[in-house]
Amino acid sequence: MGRAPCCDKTNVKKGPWSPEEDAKLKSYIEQHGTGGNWIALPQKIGLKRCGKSCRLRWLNYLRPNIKHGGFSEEEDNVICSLYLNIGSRWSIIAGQLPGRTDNDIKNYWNTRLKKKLLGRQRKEQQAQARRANSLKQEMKRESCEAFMVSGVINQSPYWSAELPVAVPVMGSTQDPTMEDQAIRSLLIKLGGNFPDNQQPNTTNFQFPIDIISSSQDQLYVNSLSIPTSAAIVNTIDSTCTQFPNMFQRLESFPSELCELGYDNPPQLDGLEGLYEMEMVNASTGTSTSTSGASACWGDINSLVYPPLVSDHYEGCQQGLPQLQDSAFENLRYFAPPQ
DNA sequence: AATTGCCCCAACCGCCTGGTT
DNA sequence: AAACCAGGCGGTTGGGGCAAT
Repeated sequence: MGRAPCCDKTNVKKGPWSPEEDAKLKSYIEQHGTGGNWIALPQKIGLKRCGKSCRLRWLNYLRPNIKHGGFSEEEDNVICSLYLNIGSRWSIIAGQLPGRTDNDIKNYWNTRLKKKLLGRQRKEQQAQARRANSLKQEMKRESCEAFMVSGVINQSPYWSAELPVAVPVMGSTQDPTMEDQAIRSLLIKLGGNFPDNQQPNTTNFQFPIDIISSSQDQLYVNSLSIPTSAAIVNTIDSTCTQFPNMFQRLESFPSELCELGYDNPPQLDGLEGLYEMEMVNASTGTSTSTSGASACWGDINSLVYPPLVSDHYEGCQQGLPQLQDSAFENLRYFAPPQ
């Protein structure tokens, strides 16, 4: 049995709304509210429209304080950040941008932002390819020299933050500094952890991320800080053992990211790391539980900077439970057992 | 000036979820 | 427990506008 239609399809008007229809709908809702029943609304007003259509028109266009167009750089960053963390959950993303509708953000992403990022990504890739090329040549030269001198080819992997990092084999090198480099690189590729007590300045939050400094305990990657290998290497190692699929997950990014040039899994570039940002939390067990009711996702502000959230914005509040579910679904490969 | 192709966005469609009966 | 229903959501599309030729 198919679903009953929400309205009489043969007797409803479709297509663009006329100013008269807008006025009718707006004045009715302003005076009486929606009455909690969109389906019945058009009949009450005398509009030959589907209830869903009325709802959409109100939410996307007639509702007060709606902003159209003119997305700021900060809004771009918020959208990118959230998209990479939670995917195309437009209503939740819209919840972080008061005055913006999910439809607007969706359109903006599909028509402009994606292309903007794609352009930026191409530039980055070209620059990276150039760097990698010159390093490769340098390595070749050095290897030859070393071979000439010692007669032995150095078998140790060459880790460098400058180079894209393939999935590292933990403990494959005896050199702690090299291993440290590898872990650092991996973590950068995997994304970082927003510390609770350190709300970064969003205006510095850019894509792709860049290392700006490091200390013994933390790497600072723009606004992200990441635990260093000394603190985390054992956890990652055991996680790799327990969850062999962990890194495979990196190959199943949304198709959007593939389009953006992230379809070469070993050569991760930062954006996809942000997408998996909470994975690091999961693997370290710092803030994630597998129950789905974690504080980790309880505050969406931890995923996005600056905190543009309006406390009054209902969409945000409504979206959180679903966000949590979705987030934990995405993290199912990574979450360590309780 | 006319045509073509592309871009953008409003609106629709269909599925999913959660509440109610 | 199952069926029904409305609300909500994300993907997709059609058409208007605009730039290029």
